[in-house]
Amino acid sequence: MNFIGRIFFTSRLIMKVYDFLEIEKKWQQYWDEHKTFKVPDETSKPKYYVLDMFPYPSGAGLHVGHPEGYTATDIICRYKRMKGFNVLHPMGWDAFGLPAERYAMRTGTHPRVTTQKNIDNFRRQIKSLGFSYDWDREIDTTDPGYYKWTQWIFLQLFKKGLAYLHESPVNFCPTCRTVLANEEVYSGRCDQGHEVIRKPMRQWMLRITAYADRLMNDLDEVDWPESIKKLQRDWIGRSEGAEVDFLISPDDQIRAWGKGCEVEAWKSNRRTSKWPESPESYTLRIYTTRPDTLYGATYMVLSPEHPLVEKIVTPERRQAVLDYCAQARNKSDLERTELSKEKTGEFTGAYAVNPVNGKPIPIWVADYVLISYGTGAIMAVPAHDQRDWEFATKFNLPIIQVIEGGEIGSQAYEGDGRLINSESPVSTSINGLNVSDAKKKITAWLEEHGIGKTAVKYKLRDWLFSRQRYWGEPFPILFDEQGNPTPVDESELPVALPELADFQPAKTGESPLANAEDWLIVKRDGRTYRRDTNTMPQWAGSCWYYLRYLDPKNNNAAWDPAEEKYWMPVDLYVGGAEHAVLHLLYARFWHKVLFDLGLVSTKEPFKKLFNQGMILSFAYKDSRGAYVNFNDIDFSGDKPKSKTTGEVLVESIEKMSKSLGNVINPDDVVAEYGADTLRLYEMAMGPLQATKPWNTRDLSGVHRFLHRVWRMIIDVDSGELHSSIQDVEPGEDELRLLHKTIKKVGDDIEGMNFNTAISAMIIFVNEMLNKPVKSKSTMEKFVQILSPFAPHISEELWRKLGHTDTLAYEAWPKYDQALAEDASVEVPVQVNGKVRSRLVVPADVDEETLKQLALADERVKESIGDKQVRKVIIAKRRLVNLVIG
RNA sequence: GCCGAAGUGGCGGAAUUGGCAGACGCGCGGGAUUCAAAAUCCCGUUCUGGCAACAGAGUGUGGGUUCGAUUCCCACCUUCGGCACCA
Repeated sequence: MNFIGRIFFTSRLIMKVYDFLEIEKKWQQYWDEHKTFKVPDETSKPKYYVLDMFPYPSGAGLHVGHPEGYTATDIICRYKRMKGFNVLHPMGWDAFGLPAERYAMRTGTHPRVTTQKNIDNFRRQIKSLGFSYDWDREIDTTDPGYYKWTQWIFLQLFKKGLAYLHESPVNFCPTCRTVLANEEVYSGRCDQGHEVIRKPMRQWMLRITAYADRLMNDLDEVDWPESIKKLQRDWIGRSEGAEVDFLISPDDQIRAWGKGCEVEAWKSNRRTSKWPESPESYTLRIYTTRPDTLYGATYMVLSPEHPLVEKIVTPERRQAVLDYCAQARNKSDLERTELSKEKTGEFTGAYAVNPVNGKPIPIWVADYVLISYGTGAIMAVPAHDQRDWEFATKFNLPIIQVIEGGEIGSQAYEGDGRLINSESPVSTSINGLNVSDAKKKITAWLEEHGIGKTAVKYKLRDWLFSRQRYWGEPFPILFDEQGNPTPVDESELPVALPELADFQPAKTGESPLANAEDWLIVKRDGRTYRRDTNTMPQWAGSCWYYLRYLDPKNNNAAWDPAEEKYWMPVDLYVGGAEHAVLHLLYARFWHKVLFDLGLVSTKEPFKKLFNQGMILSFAYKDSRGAYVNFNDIDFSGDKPKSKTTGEVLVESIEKMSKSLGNVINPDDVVAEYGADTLRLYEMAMGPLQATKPWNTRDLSGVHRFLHRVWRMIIDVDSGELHSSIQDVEPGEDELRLLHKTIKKVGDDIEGMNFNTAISAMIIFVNEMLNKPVKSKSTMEKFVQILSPFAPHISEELWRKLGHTDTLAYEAWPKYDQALAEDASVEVPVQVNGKVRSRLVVPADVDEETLKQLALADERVKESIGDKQVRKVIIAKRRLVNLVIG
């Protein structure tokens, strides 16, 4: 270091500039030691429960996306505390999951060890940002003291008949050796990108479909973004239509079952017996949303898995049909999706009789009909359903138009219109009606004759709840020698994960738990049982964690009902939109079950939901299209260049990802700029819900703001309060600015418009910074409103202003509406919509005065010239527009 | 293909019920301070023309409603997110 440099270095030490590293360390320690944010045990104050979606503690550590939502909720919490609320703001870990298990399979390190390490790192990182969590309520889904209660809730589901075993083809990833729910398969691949196949297995299912209606209807009661509600409604996918029975033609019946039933005899029998719960063996039940098109049905389709296929197929078609079904069964989801453009199918040789006109129509089998929806069988109306139209066109099946409109030659017509070709001596006529009336009339006829019934169906399927993994909650279930499930006694909970040395799945395809022999076999009352070797999916722990926070250390119950009554529902839930459907739907489902059991007092768990947007990052590609890591880029010139080749790189905006080399680590940002700057920057970037790019360059803007805040209050030479700050009444300008800022910041926090709140505070500081006299009370109030955003610097300044206690519980400053408005306003005067002059007038000026002032203005007069003023439009305090002509 | 969100300066973004487009920040240009630099401060910064006063254009595109449209209506284009044969 040269002489000059040494002087500079020394002067920096002497100057008391904003030293964020020291300040942040000091206050984080203070909050920790004083347990500043421990929720007080009192119920007299109004409560406010703010929940962050708890993270999966990955090995990669915190991502700048995490603190975005956490900062927003922290601002709200700190604000609400100052507003007199008793605030619950907890944090925890959704810590079961595959990465730790994969790591264990590779290295033999127990997932608990990896998980603990990652949690410690996440906690350190989160704490370094100064969030006001009550750390005494920290939870961890992998803690036996936690998953004991996850298992307990499962037992309640089981006892209520909402959990059942089901053997069916499931989505299986051979690489991960695990089963996936439908919604965990994306275009035929698992989340690791491996191809998923279908495999029959005995699995736990949760009967979420029993709650479909309530999950749909109760969305009306919550304050969620409409787009998220719509996603959930579409996912539940309620549709109204009719089930209709078609008699399989007598010849085909005789072949399949050795007896025949005449159409008219069947119909007459149905008329008296009415609609049966399940159809006779020789009847094909279909579901349709378009019973009005019944006369246009020209063929039937069974899904390849439909049990009737095998029964009705004719000997000459048998080989082809069974081959087709086998092929469909073995197809992975990927193949099914990829081949979806071209329709395939086989004719079974059998016929069904259309109940409304007695005509026989061929029964086909095709994989465009899904076994899991409706009845797994349809009537095909090619004239009015595009999928049926494509199929009929390919296989030369007849197309009968029954609704006027469209161009049936080129595509199906799915719109409304007048019914045609729809009458028959054996039933009723719906000719001439519109679609909706035709539906009503034909459904009434079907119901009267016991042949059909209105029906409601959902896209929502029951929830596949088993995984063949180690690192999850074991099922508290024992199987007897016959394979019947018996619940473990509640007193034996938790069923803890056994210690294992090897985490590879069992050779049978079962989870690694099947290898834990000592654990696996248990004796009860002299009988031998085998434990369930499955574990629960990662969603299980997150389905109820918001309830455990209420009473996290309770060993006798999942939570205390009194705590639940006081705190629930969650007032504000903030997290990423990627959980819009699954997590939120599953948690709502469990919550409703708990509600029915009388264990919670609200129908819905999350009153208000807010989705933060994703933070993207710039990425740089060279001419070959390869991404270049930030570390290898020279940003010093006007264009980014590769450090190695000097080549100018092409910029794009992408998701942050290791492979693109564009990940921002919050630790680096905190070290260079401090937590307060990071918090402020994340909030100043733009609206919370928007997707927006990270730009490290922009950090300096808010960082400089904090430096100015510091210099506004502190004399950097002495480190003490600046001499301009005096114990005096503020002047009018200062008072107006202060009240305006208090109002704006408070309103913006309530509306979650943090970016504009910050901008208002910047304006305040820019205005006040160099004032020779500043009222101490003004400075104190400013520090208070700044504190939710930048709590460390605010606590430090609060102390410098002479206070000895934390400012976290100081009352939020009040504003006077009259002072929050400007005394005079500048009103633009337009002539034919163009601004020609501006008037400075008192804010309460009346319209007539304003009009006269405008007309008297020299520049306005000039613009009007000799033209006539036809109309004067006055928007009070906003504008005057003179229409001339 | 269907559904949803969004298109505003060089960049992130701001704009009450339809009422001054571009707040605030970044970047950039100029200046002060400095032997010099960093930091800091001041001024300017939508585009076009002009020394300037000022004039004209301007919120994805094209229309419409209105005294007045970033805002409301219609059609289209682009980007991002979700779903994907659900009968």
